Amino acid sequence: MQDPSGAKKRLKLWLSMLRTTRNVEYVLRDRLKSEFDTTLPRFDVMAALFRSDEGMSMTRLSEQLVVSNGNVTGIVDRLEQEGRVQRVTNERDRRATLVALTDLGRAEFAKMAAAHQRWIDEMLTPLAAEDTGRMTDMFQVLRDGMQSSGMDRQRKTKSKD
Amino acid sequence: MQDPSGAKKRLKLWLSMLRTTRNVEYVLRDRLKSEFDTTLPRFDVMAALFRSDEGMSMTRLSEQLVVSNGNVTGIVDRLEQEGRVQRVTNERDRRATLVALTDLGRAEFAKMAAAHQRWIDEMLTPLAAEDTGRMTDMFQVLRDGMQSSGMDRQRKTKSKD
DNA sequence: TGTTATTATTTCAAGTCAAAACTTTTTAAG
DNA sequence: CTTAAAAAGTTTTGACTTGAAATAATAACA
Repeated sequence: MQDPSGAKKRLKLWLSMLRTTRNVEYVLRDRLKSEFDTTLPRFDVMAALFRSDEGMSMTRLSEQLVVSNGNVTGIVDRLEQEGRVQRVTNERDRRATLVALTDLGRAEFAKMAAAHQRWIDEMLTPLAAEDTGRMTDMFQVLRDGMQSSGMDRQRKTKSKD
Repeated sequence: MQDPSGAKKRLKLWLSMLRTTRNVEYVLRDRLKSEFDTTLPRFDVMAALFRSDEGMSMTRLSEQLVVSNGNVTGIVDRLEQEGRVQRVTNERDRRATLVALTDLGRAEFAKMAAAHQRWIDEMLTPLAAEDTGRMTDMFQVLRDGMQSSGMDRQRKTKSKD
């Protein structure tokens, strides 16, 4: 028998996974741009802010999105220019900035999120209902495996050892 | 019952898929950098060239990798500087350039590909053997669905209708 | 009370990516 | 033959990304 360990099947799976994910991402980017004149990173930032009523600090934002702090600065800069978010300096700790959605940003995001859900729904519908849950579980298995090997990247919160 | 159409489950699946894919990509980028001083896009270009003995034109390269032609220019520029690929102008059609791996590039890529296979293997091993194939099939279902809705992005080759 | 360390954020350099404008070359029409 | 259209690449512009260095403010402590 060939490929006894299944190595080739795993490579094939990865290429398939990468291609599919990129394809979905491409559609999302494309529609966010054409329908809302925004981008996926900006959408992600707004989504995080939408979930928190009071807004978030830059650091917490970068932790939650698992991107560098310098990265968040640029994205928030643009959102601020567009009037969708607002920076407020914390007067108790003048190092910190609180970022929050403006009323405009909140209203716009509600529409974006609804559309985003529709798009995802449209793209993932071909999958049988039971496969949807099964696949989610498989991803969890993979992430657990990577985490236990220390190969994951979301361990910004310094462990206490 | 809540979520009768399964919309929430599909959103959850997408977020899980995105997170997992990014995590794998992160590991690959990280190791390509630390062990071979290269990047994923450069690896992808070398992989495409490795499969074709004669080399490829810039346009065919950008079609195959599904990235913009301007993008390929920059990546090939860097690979050329590193001495891993070579540009040869086609004398019959002086617009066209043929890009091919150098001997050095070919030798190096062989090592990179072996390591790449090991890394993938390592990360995807937690998945049961039958799930590996099953998941690959599910991705195929998704891509087929997207393609039939015209939502795929790899239709650069103008259809003849 | 003065360091010294830590924390929060921004800035910068290098690279990745897409889209659009542009150059050069080739092909097609008339 | 001359002009128009198409094709192959490159350049440019703008956005995103990381990691490192720079700023600034706060906390810790001897």
